[in-house]
Amino acid sequence: MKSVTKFVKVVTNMGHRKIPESTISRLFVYLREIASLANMNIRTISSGELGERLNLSDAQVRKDLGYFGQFGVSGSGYDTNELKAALEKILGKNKTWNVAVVGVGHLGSALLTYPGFKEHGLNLVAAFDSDARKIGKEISGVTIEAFENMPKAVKNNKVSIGVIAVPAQRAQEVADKFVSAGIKCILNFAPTSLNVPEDVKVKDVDLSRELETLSYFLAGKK
Amino acid sequence: MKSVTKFVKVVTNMGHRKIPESTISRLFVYLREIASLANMNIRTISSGELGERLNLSDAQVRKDLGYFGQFGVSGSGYDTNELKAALEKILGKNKTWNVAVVGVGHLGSALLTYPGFKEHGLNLVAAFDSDARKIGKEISGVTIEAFENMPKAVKNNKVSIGVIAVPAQRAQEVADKFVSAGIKCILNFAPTSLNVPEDVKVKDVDLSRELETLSYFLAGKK
DNA sequence: CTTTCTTTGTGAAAAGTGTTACAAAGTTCG
DNA sequence: CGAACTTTGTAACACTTTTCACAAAGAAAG
Ligand SMILES: NC(=O)c1ccc[n+]([C@@H]2O[C@H](COP(=O)([O-])OP(=O)(O)OC[C@H]3O[C@@H](n4cnc5c(N)ncnc54)[C@H](O)[C@@H]3O)[C@@H](O)[C@H]2O)c1
Ligand SMILES: NC(=O)c1ccc[n+]([C@@H]2O[C@H](COP(=O)([O-])OP(=O)(O)OC[C@H]3O[C@@H](n4cnc5c(N)ncnc54)[C@H](O)[C@@H]3O)[C@@H](O)[C@H]2O)c1
Repeated sequence: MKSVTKFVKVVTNMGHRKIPESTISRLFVYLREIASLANMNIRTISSGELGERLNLSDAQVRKDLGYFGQFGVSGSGYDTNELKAALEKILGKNKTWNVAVVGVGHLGSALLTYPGFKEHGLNLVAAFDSDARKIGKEISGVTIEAFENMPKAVKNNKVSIGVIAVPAQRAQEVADKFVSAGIKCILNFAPTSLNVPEDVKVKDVDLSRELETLSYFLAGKK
Repeated sequence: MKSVTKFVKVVTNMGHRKIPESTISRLFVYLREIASLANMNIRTISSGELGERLNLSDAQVRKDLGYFGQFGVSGSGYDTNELKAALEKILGKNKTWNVAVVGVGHLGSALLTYPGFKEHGLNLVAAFDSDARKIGKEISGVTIEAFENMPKAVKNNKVSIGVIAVPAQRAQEVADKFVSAGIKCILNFAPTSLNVPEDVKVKDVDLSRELETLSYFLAGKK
């Protein structure tokens, strides 16, 4: 095993260029794949091979990584362990985030019981519902609290991401309370457009719309 | 009430122009909002007001609709009932689609019990699992069948959309079986890249990645 | 009917995102 | 070592999507 000091640029967001959100999203996919490769003791991989595994072009892989530095070696590709470490640094995988869920119905319960989040540094630390029958119950080690307690609990638990899993008519009031509790990131499952201050980032996951959009293209084919 | 015959272009995808997928996705949002407005007896709305409700620009609204025809009236905006009808026609809301779910765990169960899909013309008609203890059980009127039965059941039930809600390591085999059963549209919840023929459309919903991507931007702010 | 105001529909410009293409760097092998 | 290969990093190009901006259409008011 060679022991050579290398001077590879590993700078988080180098020249203050604007990075597409789609790039960030793909970086997480690269990391997942690279971690799996490293785990299988595969030492290097080229952008072409990586892209093939993920259904992306080689150029896309190189361009995405290129936003953050130079991680590859001409002629042989990327060292999986090095790239894994670099991606973990870029994506802040050393940090963990506390997440609160409001609405412990079917979807909220599924999220709370999913063991995969922890592996990604996402800790679901609190859950809230307005249904008195659910309050006090425990799910995956989290005790369901009254919705009214949410702002206090968010502060006590240092929650930085809020998940909305209540019916659409209730979603805006939950969002408002998240905002007033200081939450800056919201994942919203309710099929409705939330109004929040512009420093708050909302990501909508609208499952009906995903299926409907799929069906539209199906209709076009027939 | 005036009774005037109007010659408004209501043609589905007029000049064979390519329509962005994001436009289609937004049209479903417009329809949801317009239906709600029509229901509240609001008769007309301008692109500006509609955009404001949905956090979109007026130009975006007009351009999206413009792909399919001319639905507005200068000076007053869009008639909610007319636009609702037009959008329903464009989006094929007269049709219904049969959907099959493979993997009746936490997420699969949540989907099967969600009453909202039916309102969107999405019928979850079949569910499959490989766990012998689950087979034969009923969820929201759907009896869970053995995974092996899937291709036959897909054909018998005229299923056109498949949902994958199994662990990542099992997702590819489920996708393969969907493909061999003739499915052309797949909604995939497993955090893995599926390989399918190019005439099959896969839509990934990766909840961990959504949360992680949110957290990335959170990290950038601090 | 005319003026004023509102709002549409749509080319043209701008911004954003992905692909192509290739010089430069590094590897492999005789 | 040198020739033949492989692969990176990125500038230039191509394509997609959004925003701008305004003429034209219609509404409203007197
Ligand atoms: N389950 C699905 O497959 C699915 C699919 C598409 C969309 N969605 C959307 O996701 C959201 C959640 O869906 P679900 O199936 O889990 O619903 P659900 O009805 O099973 O659960 C909703 C929960 O929210 C709680 N709640 C209601 N108002 C509240 C409030 N103000 N504060 C706190 N809690 C409140 C209810 O008590 C209930 O426990 C809904 O907006 C739904 O439209 C769900
Ligand atoms: N639940 C969540 O909140 C969540 C969050 C992020 C991602 N996901 C992903 O969604 C998928 C489903 O998650 P879940 O929480 O519902 O998992 P789960 O473990 O609760 O359920 C998975 C189900 O799939 C069944 N199954 C396994 N192999 C099968 C096969 N070959 N054919 C048919 N059925 C099979 C299992 O018997 C089980 O019932 C997973 O890929 C998971 O990574 C879930």
